[in-house]
Amino acid sequence: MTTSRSSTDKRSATSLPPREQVHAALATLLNGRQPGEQLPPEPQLAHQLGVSRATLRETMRSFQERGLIVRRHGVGTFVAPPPPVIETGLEELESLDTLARRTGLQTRMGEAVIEEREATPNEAFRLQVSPRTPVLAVARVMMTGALPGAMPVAFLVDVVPTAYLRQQDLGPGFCGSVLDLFIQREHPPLSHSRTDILAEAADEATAGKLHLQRGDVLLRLEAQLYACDGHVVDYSISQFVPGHFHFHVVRRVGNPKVRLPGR
Amino acid sequence: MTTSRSSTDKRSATSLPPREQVHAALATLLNGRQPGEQLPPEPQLAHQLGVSRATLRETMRSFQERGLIVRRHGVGTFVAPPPPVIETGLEELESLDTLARRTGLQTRMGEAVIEEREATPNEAFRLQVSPRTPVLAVARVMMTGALPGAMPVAFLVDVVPTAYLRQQDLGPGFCGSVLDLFIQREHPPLSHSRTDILAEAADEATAGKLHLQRGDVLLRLEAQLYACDGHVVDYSISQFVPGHFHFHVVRRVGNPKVRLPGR
DNA sequence: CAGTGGTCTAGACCACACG
DNA sequence: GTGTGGTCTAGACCACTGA
Repeated sequence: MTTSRSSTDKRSATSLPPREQVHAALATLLNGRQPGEQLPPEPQLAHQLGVSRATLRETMRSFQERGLIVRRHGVGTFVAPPPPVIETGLEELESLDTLARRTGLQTRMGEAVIEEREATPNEAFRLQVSPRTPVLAVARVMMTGALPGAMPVAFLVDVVPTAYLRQQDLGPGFCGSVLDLFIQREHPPLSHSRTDILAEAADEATAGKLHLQRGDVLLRLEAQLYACDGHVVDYSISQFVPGHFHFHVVRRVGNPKVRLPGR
Repeated sequence: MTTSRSSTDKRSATSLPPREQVHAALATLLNGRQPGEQLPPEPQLAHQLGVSRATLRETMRSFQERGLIVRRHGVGTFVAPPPPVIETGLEELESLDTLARRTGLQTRMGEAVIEEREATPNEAFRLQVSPRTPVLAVARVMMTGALPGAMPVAFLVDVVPTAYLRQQDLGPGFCGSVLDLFIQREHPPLSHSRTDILAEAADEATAGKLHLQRGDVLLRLEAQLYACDGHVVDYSISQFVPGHFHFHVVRRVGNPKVRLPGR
C-alpha cells in the first residue's frame, strides 16, 4: 500500500487541498440536516469525499470543538442540538467594533485622545517592557445610538509600544479598534489575549466621560495581547457601562485526567 | 505495510496505551528542559518512544493547545516560553472551593439556606424546565480568614431541579460546592457551563450578607451548567466582593479562515 | 452480535525556514 | 539544499453501544 501522493492525488492544479474540501463538504452536509440527525459512518463518509478516514477525522474534530457535531463512541456522529450558546463568548478575541457589528449594535467613536508618551510603571509592567518605554496611548469613548441622543457605552484605552504602532499608523479611517488594525496588518502575528475581569466603581474622570455618577458600577476588562513570539503587543483597559454589551464565557468541565507535573 | 497491531504491539498486558506513554514521556522530556530549548525532530522522537509519528503528533497537539510547547513550521518544536498565563482562567470549570484551595486561599461556608421549592419563572427559564418545577436551592455565603475576623467574599446560589439533586443528597460533608458534588458522583455526565459576566451594585439583602453597603460593587457570574445530553443541570448565581478572587480568560485570536455558513 | 467511533501504524509527499 | 513540521493515505485493530 505504498502511498504515492502524486499518483493518488485527486486535485487538479486549481482545486483546494483535501482539508478544505472536506471542511466545505461537511459544512454543506450539516446545513442540510436537522439537529440530532445522524451522519453517515466515518469510513463511508471518507470514501464519499475521496479522502482517508484520518483526514476526515481531523475535520470532524474541529467541527466537534466548535460544537457543531456530537460524536458518540460506538453510536455515531450527530448534528449538534441547537447550540446552547448562540453567539461566541469571550473565548474568541474580537474587537468591540466587530462584536457590535455582529450583534447589530451600532457604535461609533466619540471623544478620543491619541498621544505618544512614556509608559507609566504599571503600563510598562503589563507590557513587559522597560519603564519609560515610548508607547502610543489611544483613549476613546465608544457611543451608541443616533447622534443627538447618542449614549456612551464604554471607555477604552489601548497602550502599545511605539515599536508596534505609531500615531501616524492610525489613518483617518481609524474608527476605534486597535485590535482590528493589527489583524488587518497581519503584523505582528497575534496569538492570544489574557483578559482580566473586574467590577469597579467609576471614578470622577471616567464617570464624566460615560455620563455616570461617581461610584456607579462598571465592568472592567483588562487585557494583554500577546504576539506569537510571546511579546505583549497591547495593554488595554475597557470599562463598560452595564446593560449595553453582554459578555459570557463557555467553561469546559475539567478532565480528571493525569495532570502534568509542576512547570 | 500491513499493520498487525497484535504482532507489532509493544505493550505487555499491564503497560499503558501508547497515548499515555507518550504523554508521560513528553511531560518528562519537558520538565528536563529550559524554556526555548528545542526538542528532537518528530520522526526521531517518535522512533525513540516506539510509536508512529501520527501518535506522537496527537500528543504534541494537546501539549501545544495547553501552551507547553511551540511548534514552528520548518523550524522545530520548542519548550514554550515562561507561560504568560500561570493559573488557568475561567475557561476550565471548577468550583470556587477548588479554586480557592488551588490558589491557597482558605475558605469556609458561612450562613447557608437550603430548601426545596418551586422554580421561579426566571429560574425555570434558565434551567429550561416548566414553570414551578420543583428545585433544590442552595444559598450560602463563602467566608475567608480565621473565625473571629472572617470576611465574607462571595454569596452563592445554586438552583438544581430535584430530579438531579435532593436535599438529602447534601450530606453533612457538604462544604459549599454543588459542582464538586456532581463531579464526584459522576452523574449526570457534565459537558460545560455557560457563564455570563456582569457587574452590579449590591442590593440591600446581598449587601447585608456580604457586610457591604447597598450600592457597593459586585462581580456577578451567572452560570448554566449543561449535561452531555444538553439539559441544564444547575443554574447558579455567584456574587463576589471585589479583591478576593481574581478571574481572567484567555481569548484566542480568531482565525480569518473560512467561516461556516449561517446555522 | 453488528456497527460505530477511537486509536494506531508505516510510509510518503508537501510547505516552510534558513543558511 | 537540508531539515523541520504539516498533511495525507490505506489499512488494521480496539472499545464501546445497543439490539
